[in-house]
Amino acid sequence: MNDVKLTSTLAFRLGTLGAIATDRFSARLAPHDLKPKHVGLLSVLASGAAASQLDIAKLMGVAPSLVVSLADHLEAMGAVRRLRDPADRRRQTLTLTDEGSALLTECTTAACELDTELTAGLTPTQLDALHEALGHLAAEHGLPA
Amino acid sequence: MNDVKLTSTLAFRLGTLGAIATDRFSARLAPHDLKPKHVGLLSVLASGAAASQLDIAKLMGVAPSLVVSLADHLEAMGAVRRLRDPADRRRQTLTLTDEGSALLTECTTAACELDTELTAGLTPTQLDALHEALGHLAAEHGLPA
DNA sequence: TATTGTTATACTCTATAACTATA
DNA sequence: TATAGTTATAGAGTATAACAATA
Repeated sequence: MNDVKLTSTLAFRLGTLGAIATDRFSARLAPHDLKPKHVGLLSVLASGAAASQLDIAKLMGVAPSLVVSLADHLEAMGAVRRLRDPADRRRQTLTLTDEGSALLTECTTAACELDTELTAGLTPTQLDALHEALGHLAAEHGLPA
Repeated sequence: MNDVKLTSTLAFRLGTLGAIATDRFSARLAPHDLKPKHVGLLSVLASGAAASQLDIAKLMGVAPSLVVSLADHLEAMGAVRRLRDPADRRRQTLTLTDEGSALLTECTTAACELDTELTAGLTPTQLDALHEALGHLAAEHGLPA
C-alpha cells in the first residue's frame, strides 16, 4: 500500500512554492511596471545569449508573438532598443539600454531580497543545499545559469 | 558592485522549475481528465482538513467560485459526492468516493514518477537535502504537510 | 442581515493563425 | 517559397460581482 502524500512530493512542492515565489516576485516588480517575463527578457539580453526576437523566443520557451509585446513594453519604457540588422533587414536586434541595465539590477536586487524573505527559516546549511540542488536541476532542464 | 545573476536567485529558479513541474504534472494528469487543482482538492478531502466548499477555498487560496467548478467536474466523474449539511442547509459537504480515493492514489503515483524523472541527475544526498529544504519552506508558507 | 454556494461576467496570460516585409 | 516580425484572434484559467437559498 502506498501512503505517500501528494503534498509531500517534489512535483507538488516545487509547483506550489514556485507559484508563491512568482506571485511575490510579481508584486515586487509591479512598482517598476514589469512582470517576471519582462525581466527574464532583460536577463537574456544581458547574458548575450540571444538578440533576435525569434532566438529570444526559443530560448525563453515562449511564442514569438509574446516577445513582440514584451519588447514593445520594454522599448516604450526605454529599457531596450530595437535595431534592424543591416545584413538581414527582417531581423530586429534587441539591445539593453543603460536604463534597461539599471532596471535589471534593481529587479535582481528585489529577487535577492525576496530570497532572504522566503528562506528566513532555513539554516545556512539547508540554504546552501537548496541552492546546490536547484542549480543542478536548472542546469539539467536547460535553464540559464 | 552587484554581479549576482537574476537567473541564479532562488526566486527565479523556484518560479521556473515550479512552472516546469506543474506543466509536466498536468501532462501526466491529462489522461485522467484532471488538472493539478482538481487533485489538490482531492488531497484536501483525503486529509480531512476541510469539507465545506468555502473552507476548501480558503485552504487552497482560491476563489469559492473556482471550488464550485472543480467540484462540479469531480462530482460528474464520480470522484466526490456533495452532501447538504443537515445542521446548516447552506453548506455543501464534499466527501471522497472510493473512486476518488483510487484516483488520488493514481495521481500521487504519477507525481512520484515525475519526481524520479525530474531529479534523476541528483545524488541521493542532494535529493534528501532538497526534500528537507522544500519541506521546511512548505511548512513555513502554510502549505500542507 | 449575514453567510454559503452558484452563476454571470470580465480580466490576464499566452498561444495560434493570418499577414507584411524581406530574403 | 521561406523566414522574421507583427497583428488579430481565441482559449485557458481564474477572479470579481451579482444572485439565490438558508440562517
